[in-house]
Amino acid sequence: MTLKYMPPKKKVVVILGPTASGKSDLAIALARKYNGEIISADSRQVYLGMDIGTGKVSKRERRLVPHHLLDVASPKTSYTVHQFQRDARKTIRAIQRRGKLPILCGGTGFWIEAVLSDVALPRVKPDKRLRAKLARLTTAQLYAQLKKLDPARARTIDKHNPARLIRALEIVMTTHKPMPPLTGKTNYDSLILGIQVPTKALEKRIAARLAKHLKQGMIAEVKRLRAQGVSAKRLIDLGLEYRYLMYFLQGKISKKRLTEKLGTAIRRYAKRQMTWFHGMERRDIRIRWITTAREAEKTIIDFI
RNA sequence: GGCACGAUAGCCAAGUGGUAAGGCAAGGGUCUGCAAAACCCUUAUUCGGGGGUUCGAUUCCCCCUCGUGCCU
Repeated sequence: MTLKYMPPKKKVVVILGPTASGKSDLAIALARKYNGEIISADSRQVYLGMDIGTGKVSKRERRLVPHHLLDVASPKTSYTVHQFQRDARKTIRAIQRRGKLPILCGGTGFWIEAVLSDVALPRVKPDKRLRAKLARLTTAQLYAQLKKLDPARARTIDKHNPARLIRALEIVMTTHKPMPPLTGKTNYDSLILGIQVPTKALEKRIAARLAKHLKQGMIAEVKRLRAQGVSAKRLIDLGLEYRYLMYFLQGKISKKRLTEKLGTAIRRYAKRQMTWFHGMERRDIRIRWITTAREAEKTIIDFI
C-alpha cells in the first residue's frame, strides 16, 4: 500500500464526454489512483431503479470507489438542476473535507456547468398550476407577455421554445424583477477532462452498448418501473431508452424499429451533448480533450 | 408475351403546363429549476434515360430501362 495523495482543497476534477465514451471507467480508474470519490452528473442516473437504461455503474464498482448522487430520487418525482447544484456542491465540500479528490463525472452539460459556474438559478420553484395555465397560450402570446414583463430576458430568449418562455414568465411573475444576468465566474479550481471519441467509433460503441443493455434486461426494467407506478407519460418524458421502450411496450413500434429508432436517438443525443460541451468552451470554460486514459493521467498529475 | 400502374433528395412522400410541400435521417446551433428534455437553422438549379409538342414540361405525347400487380 502506497501513500495516497492528499489533494489540496478546492481542486475538482471533471470528466465529461458523450454517452458511451467511457466516462465511468475512466473516473473509477482515476479515483482509485488519486484517492478520489465520484459524483455522478447525470440527469437520469439520479433516479432509483433506472439502472440498465442509464448505464449506471454496478454495485461492485460502487464498492470499489464511493459514488455520490446516484439513486437519490424516485422516478415518480423530478430532481432538477437546482437540486443537483446544491447537492453536488455540498458533496464536493464533504469529499474535500475528507481530504479526498472530488471527481465530477457525467454527460449532462447543463448540470455540470451549474455546479462549476456561477449560474445563479433564480430561487423560484416550478409552479405547476401557473405552468398549466401558461401552457394553453401560444408561443407568440407567451413571448408578448414576457416582452412586457421582462424585456431584457425577452431579447435573449428562444422565442419559439414554450418550456423556456414559461419558465421565464414564472420567474418574473413571482419575483416581479428582471432576471439577473449571468456572471460567468467559476467556483472551483477545476481540471475538466473531455473524452473525445471519433464519430464512427462512438457510433459503434453506442450500438454495442445498446445491444448489451437489451440483453441485460432493459425491457424488464421498464416493465418494473411501470409496475411500481411510474406513469407511461413520465417514462416517455424521461427520453431515450425509457421513451422508446415505452413505445415498444405500448405496441407503437416493433422490436426492430425499436433498436433502429433508439439507436439514432442516442446518436443524436451524443451530438447534442457535444454541442453543449463546445458551448461551454465558447463560454470560456476550458476543456482538456483527451483520447486515452494515459493522457488523462498525465494531465491530472500536472493539475494536482 | 399481353394489360395496368408506378419511377421525385440517403429513406418515406405531396405536387402543378410557368419553374419542386412535408416528414425522417444527416449537418450546424440554442439553452438562467423538466436539459436523455424542449427549441431553432441548413439541406433536390432538379423530378429514371432519350426524343417530341409548347414561349415554357417534373407535369402532355412517343420510345427505352427498371419495379410492382394482374392475365396468358
